[in-house]
Amino acid sequence: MQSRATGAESPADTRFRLKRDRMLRAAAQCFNLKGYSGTSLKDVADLLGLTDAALYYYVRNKEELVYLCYVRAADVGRDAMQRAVDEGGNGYETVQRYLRYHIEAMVGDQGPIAIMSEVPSLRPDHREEVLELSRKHSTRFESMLERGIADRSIADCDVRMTGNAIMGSLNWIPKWFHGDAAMGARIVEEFPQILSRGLDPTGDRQPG
Amino acid sequence: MQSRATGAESPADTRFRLKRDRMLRAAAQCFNLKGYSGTSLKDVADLLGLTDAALYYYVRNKEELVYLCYVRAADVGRDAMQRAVDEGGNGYETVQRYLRYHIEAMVGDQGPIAIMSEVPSLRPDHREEVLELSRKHSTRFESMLERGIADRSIADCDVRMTGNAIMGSLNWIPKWFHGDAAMGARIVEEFPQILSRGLDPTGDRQPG
DNA sequence: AAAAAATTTTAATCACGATTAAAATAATGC
DNA sequence: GCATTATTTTAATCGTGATTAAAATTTTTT
Repeated sequence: MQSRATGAESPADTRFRLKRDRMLRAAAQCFNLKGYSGTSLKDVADLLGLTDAALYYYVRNKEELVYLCYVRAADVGRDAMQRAVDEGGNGYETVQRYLRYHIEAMVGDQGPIAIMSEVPSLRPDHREEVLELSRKHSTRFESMLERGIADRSIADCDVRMTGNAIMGSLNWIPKWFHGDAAMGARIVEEFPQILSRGLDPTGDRQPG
Repeated sequence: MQSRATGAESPADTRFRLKRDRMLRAAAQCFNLKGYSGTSLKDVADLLGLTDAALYYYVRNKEELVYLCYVRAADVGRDAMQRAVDEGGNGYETVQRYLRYHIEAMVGDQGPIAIMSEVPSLRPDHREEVLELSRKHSTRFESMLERGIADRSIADCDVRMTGNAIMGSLNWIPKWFHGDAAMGARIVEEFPQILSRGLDPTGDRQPG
């Protein structure tokens, strides 16, 4: 199938999309747990109770599988940020809410999010697209910081470096979090505070 | 050659060790820049003006090359921490100094440090060793935080999560820093502050 | 229930980079 | 300068896991 050209989505298309999404989460889990070179398509297929060849019904090849994992990771981050912005508040509040939403998504039901370790070996066009999404996300985050500095809710700082620092923490989470629910709750509880605490201009902000 | 059994090191041994070290830095650069699956042994060899087969004079195989890169990364972190501890001071000061030393090493003349993306696909014994080194480093860092909490130089916090957050930032640096000297200086300047600012119990610590 | 479409499997092939062995060259020690 | 050892290259082979094509099965539609 894979029609996707008309406006509405057929039930078959829906099933296809859903199953492919399960596939992407399985792939992300494998990549994060076993590393990229350590996961064969058979590993991913096993997790789904399928045969490796069956995956080719959903993706053109392994490169596309990785690419789709990364686009998905970027989408999750973008959605979290959008939600946080939509809900208003000052810069600091928005940043902290974004962090909470993004982390909740990563450790929660959005399933494992793939670490972007292998962007450089994507096909040039895919690579450019993923890099563009990453850049855009970083830039938006830096804007949030700038807004907070302007409205005095965030201490003056090098937004580029601060952004890199916070994003690094975030991006590294899937390296050590592997689905333990109690740990997940702890991360959601602690991380947004930890990451935003250094932004506080007054030094006595309460946990939010 | 590769004798290594007697006490002293022959000049040949020294040359060997030095050249292998250059090889590890070249490999780290490739891995960080092109991803693991994206770098062939030829890529590493090209960077050294050698042929791929020549690398086998220095390492048994690609797996060992990666393993050695990771051991080297761990060594650099351990040394930075040791230096910081040796120089004394309270918990906060020690943490901040460690961060500065580690970052200086990463962006400076210790050349590129490999991101530990492919630990899971190492040989079981190598993997265990590298994981053990990582765990030990994390534990030591958490101890530094605890010491700071005890001596009141660091605000009370979940040391496990805080450690993960800071280490994540650190570990992610090679993902976006690729040797630009000005950027390197900026990282050294900003990161130790950014990462430790949230630890400050008073909220008015001066940049160190 | 038959026909059509969607999904999965079986059974190969294939491609690519890792690896090896032998030969060639370069460096070192006497 | 000669012998020895260290280093690198050339020229293959080799293995593994990705990929493909065709067949089989399952699901949906009518």
